[in-house]
Amino acid sequence: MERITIRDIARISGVSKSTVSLVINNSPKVDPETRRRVLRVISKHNYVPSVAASALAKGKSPFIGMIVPGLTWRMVAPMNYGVASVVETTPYEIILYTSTNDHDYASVIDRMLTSGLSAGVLVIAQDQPMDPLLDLHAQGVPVVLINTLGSSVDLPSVEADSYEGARTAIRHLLDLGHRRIASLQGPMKYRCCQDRQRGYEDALAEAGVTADPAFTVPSDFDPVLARERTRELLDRADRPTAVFAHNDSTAYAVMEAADDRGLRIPDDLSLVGFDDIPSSAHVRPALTTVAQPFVEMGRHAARMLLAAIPSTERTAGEDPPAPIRIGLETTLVVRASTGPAPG
Amino acid sequence: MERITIRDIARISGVSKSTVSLVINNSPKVDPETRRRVLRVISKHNYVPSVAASALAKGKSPFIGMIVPGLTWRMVAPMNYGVASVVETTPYEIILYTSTNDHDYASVIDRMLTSGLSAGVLVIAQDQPMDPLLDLHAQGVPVVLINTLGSSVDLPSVEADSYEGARTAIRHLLDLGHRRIASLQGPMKYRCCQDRQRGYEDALAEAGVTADPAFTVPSDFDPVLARERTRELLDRADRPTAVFAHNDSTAYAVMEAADDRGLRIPDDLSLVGFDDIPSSAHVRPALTTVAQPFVEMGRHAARMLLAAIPSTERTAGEDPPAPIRIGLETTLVVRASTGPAPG
DNA sequence: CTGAAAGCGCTTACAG
DNA sequence: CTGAAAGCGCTTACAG
Repeated sequence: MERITIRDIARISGVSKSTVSLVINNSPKVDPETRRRVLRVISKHNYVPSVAASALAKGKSPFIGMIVPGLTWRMVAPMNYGVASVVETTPYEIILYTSTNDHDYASVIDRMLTSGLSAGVLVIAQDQPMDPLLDLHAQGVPVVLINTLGSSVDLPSVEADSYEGARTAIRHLLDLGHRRIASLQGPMKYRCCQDRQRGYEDALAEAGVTADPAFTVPSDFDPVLARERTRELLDRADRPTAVFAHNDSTAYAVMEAADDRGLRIPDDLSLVGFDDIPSSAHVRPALTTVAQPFVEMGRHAARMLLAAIPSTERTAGEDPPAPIRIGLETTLVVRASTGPAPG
Repeated sequence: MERITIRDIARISGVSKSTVSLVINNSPKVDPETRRRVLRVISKHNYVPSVAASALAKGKSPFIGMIVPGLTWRMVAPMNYGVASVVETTPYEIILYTSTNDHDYASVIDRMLTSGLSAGVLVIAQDQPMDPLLDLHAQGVPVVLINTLGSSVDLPSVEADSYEGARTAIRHLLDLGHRRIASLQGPMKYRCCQDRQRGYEDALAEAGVTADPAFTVPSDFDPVLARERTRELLDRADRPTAVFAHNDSTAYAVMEAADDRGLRIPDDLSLVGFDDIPSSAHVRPALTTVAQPFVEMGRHAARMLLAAIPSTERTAGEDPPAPIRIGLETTLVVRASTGPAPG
């Protein structure tokens, strides 16, 4: 069966290719009656315009590139879900670029540029270099970051409000009577971790609690290191009664460390994480944590990107959105890992 | 900056567009010297052929469609990783079709057909209807399923060897002295669950243990139901000393049910799951489970699909691979949820 | 409101 | 081994 083309539709409906094209592209200057007739023929014959041909003729592609980190990141599923839910309402399709660890991140960008296919790019941030993205952006390709890690980049981005999230988490702990609260940090080069730390400090200060510097423990998101650091922390004579871990996986490490030291959660030690990755509802005890609105982050980012892609539908005068950084609201999910301060 | 085209390259290197095209497509009939010269110009000017134009001219697209279930599925990250790692060695790109729950699955397929973009389709199976895929396949679009759930479909597919996996799991339990072993089933309409059940039964039979029919407990992959069913099971006077859950999330539900009944794992009850989703290493106690080779499944599926796409590189005579079902080997990961039978 | 024509950037027989 | 020409299936001024 031969592919049916615009020429066939034109012939069958008794109009020119131009007219069919105008109908396809929703031009208002087609006579309503003609339009209806053409549409009928189109649907009767199940005609679908060739994407390749129209991309070539129009000089632009209906794709948005999405760069996702290879493995590990538990948040990509919900984010992707959010992105997909808005993209599917548009004529765009998503091209997936997975940055596997083997091949360098830059080569993914390269590949993307090479294909020249993406009208815009969504990147789920990992710990990647920002320069290639800035280049892209400079070349006029809209870029939106989801979950920025790097400190400040001049690229539009959407993430969760880490500062407020942390503040809320600490207040929860304070409300439970805790005063000796530790902060198990993530990599402090990440802006989100800086924000979480600030939230921790401010909440404490607001409550008139002086933070013990020894309770701010430097670590990173590596579970092994986190477990080790927590062990040391718990070995102190004046150990904390609660710890705020900068993300959920690190919180799991705290659970293990507590276990190692024979401490029960939440009876001997309260614990709150950050992220609310799916498994946090299933660990025992279930983790109290600050939930990031992953789905909404995906949605928001997709909308921002779409808005930034110059479209025929948009009035030419409109400016592309400024490179803003959006911080979406988090939710504290109270589960079983936090309880009243002991004693 | 204007896009540089094949015509520019031709002009600069002093050859015709045809020749440049032949060089791009690795035709052997270009003089090596000419080839080198053209290649030099290409790289000097950073020329990249327009994908849209070549797709149009060639009449086929360099895309493979990948359909993934919206949320929830913990295995898609590693599978996607596997797929990406092989696709990135080819000229193909991946178009991501996420079947969000809102919009029906069939519409995703429809959208895919509509774009007419995919030279082949990879689908990470959920509980979706197979008919649209069979249609696709019938229309000559290669389709490969990853992780087939449905019973038998006549589509090539790659999955884990559930039968052997289950058998190994049960043998592990038998070796630990367990005789009263329960099987907490998944939806038995799924072929993989049928296989797991067979593996359970056969391992028992081989060891000369008669399976108590009451120990085969029908359930599905819904945690709430699984927890309820397990509670009932544990309330029996002659309760089992071990349970084999047909997947990891259900195993988590067993943990909760055991907790509800004051039973400790593994002291009072041993537990093994199936899948080895990432969180299983983190639940307490860490779950002993049958690991599916997700990354390898993705790799294998991608290779099968690529092989099934008629390419100019393949000799015309070669037959497309038959619709086989591949079962990749699983690995039993022994962690903390299994121990010697009590008593 | 509609049609004829040129063009988007490649590829592919076909000559030579 | 190389080039001229036609064609892939659309879109877009330009006339009318």
